[in-house]
Amino acid sequence: MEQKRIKIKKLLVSNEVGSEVNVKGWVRTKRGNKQINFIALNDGSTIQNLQIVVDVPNFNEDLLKKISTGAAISVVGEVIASQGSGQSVEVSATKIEVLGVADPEKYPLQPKKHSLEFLREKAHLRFRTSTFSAVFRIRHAMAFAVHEFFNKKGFFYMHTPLITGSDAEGAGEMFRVSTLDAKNPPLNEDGSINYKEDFFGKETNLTVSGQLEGELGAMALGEIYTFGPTFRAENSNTTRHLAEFWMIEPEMAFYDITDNMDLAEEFLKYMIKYALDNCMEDLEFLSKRLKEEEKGKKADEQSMELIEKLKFVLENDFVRLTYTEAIDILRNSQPNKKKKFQYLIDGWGADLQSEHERYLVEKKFMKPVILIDYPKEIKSFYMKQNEDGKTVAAMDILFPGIGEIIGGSQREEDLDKLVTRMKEMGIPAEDMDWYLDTRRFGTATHSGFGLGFERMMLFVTGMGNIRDVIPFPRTPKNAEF
RNA sequence: UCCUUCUUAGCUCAGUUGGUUAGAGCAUCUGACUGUUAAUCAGAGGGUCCUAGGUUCAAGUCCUAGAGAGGGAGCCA
Repeated sequence: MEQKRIKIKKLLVSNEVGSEVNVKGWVRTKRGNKQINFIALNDGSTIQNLQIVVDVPNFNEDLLKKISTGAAISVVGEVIASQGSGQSVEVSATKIEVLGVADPEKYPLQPKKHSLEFLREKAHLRFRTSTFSAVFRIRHAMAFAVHEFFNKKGFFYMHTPLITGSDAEGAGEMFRVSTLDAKNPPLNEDGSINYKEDFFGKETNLTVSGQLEGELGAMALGEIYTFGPTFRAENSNTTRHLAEFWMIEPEMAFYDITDNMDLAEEFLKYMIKYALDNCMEDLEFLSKRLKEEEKGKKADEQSMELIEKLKFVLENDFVRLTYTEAIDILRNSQPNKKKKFQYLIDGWGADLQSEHERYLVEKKFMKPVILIDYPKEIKSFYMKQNEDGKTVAAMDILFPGIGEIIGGSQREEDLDKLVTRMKEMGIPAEDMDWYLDTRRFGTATHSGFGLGFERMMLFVTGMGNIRDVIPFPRTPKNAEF
């Protein structure tokens, strides 16, 4: 078995008919009779299986018995044109080695359809299914596209800390990082925990955002982006929230809110185009899968075909409107007049509920929507205060089926306005001195946004649950594997 | 965290008004078949009916509590 191994993806695209090859992979199915067996072999390089043809009398019976679904095998054989109609080429085996058996009585993945819920419980093995291998190949491609996009634009990839001593960002509940004895922590005289004795000598948490540190980088390097894990200890049980997720946060000096929107739209389209250009086989598989899943649904509940949907978003400008315009549209909308909304729109100032966002994106405009200029009361302290005194230069990008995929803003660069706003919102400015230095020394217009990587994955793959687009999801009450 | 639905074979599910031996398809195993591709055909094995209480002559089925899962909402990315 000295033949050099070839990956199935390469074998299938190159015309190797007549040559001898070695392939290694995992058995998806085996079928046949006493004379001939067919093995569908997958090595993860592509969604396509390679058909191995086994002339049964030439092989040891015990060896063939070990070749069951899930087993790892190495095959040497000749590439031949297929007599069957399911594939153009196949490999006629001359030598088979079983690298690792998979007891069919115990191996959880059967050669049949499994529910996503079941596979979620077998997350360590679900990579071996067509659906999940497709999703995770696309995940790789999307991560690569992020770096390619920003690198081409001259942005610098910046690593912001995962352990943070600042708890002022206010983006959500945080996970505490501590080496103190949970059963017997050192106490202050008033009974509170004495964090001065903790590892870092202060209270520390896992980061909820790299934005504040990212701003420091942008105010020197010009344009930076972060791409890393983010942690939120919110008790959120939905199809679009994770306790540990990956976020992309670009931060740009000298960008105003319009530049910020332009960049975000270009970025999202770049990723979609990258998927269409590089992941077509996997997308086609996911699209077919999605169609089958929706067969039972009513026509108006069915979503647009996956690839068509991606092309549509790519080819159309996002709708841009202000919060105030959105409120007007919603106030005069049919569901509001007929009191179909659970939360009726009656005035300016309230936060939009997801039913309102869905109406705008999925009913009114039928395409992604960028909402800007939100009331300052419902947004973060660091957002640029507009001249009307009521709104801030915030932007949320809403995607069909996903909701908010990007949240961003132009940042408040005026020290006095920022400090005043922090006081109003009860944020301790003295702990944020390092952040405020950017406004003290050489302050300038700057902007940035955060993209939830898994939400983008949901959109691109058409998967319905965020737990199925990250290898090992972390959610309330679940940290398996 | 709230609302809601669910938990029966390895998987997906059925199980009537509470009634005596809990079913199907797929998967697995055995056999048949010279080219299958969701292979086909025949047969076999396989059950803590989520857990703990309770009601009842009798509970998979009804009640209470708990655990877990799905969907929706809130929080957000």
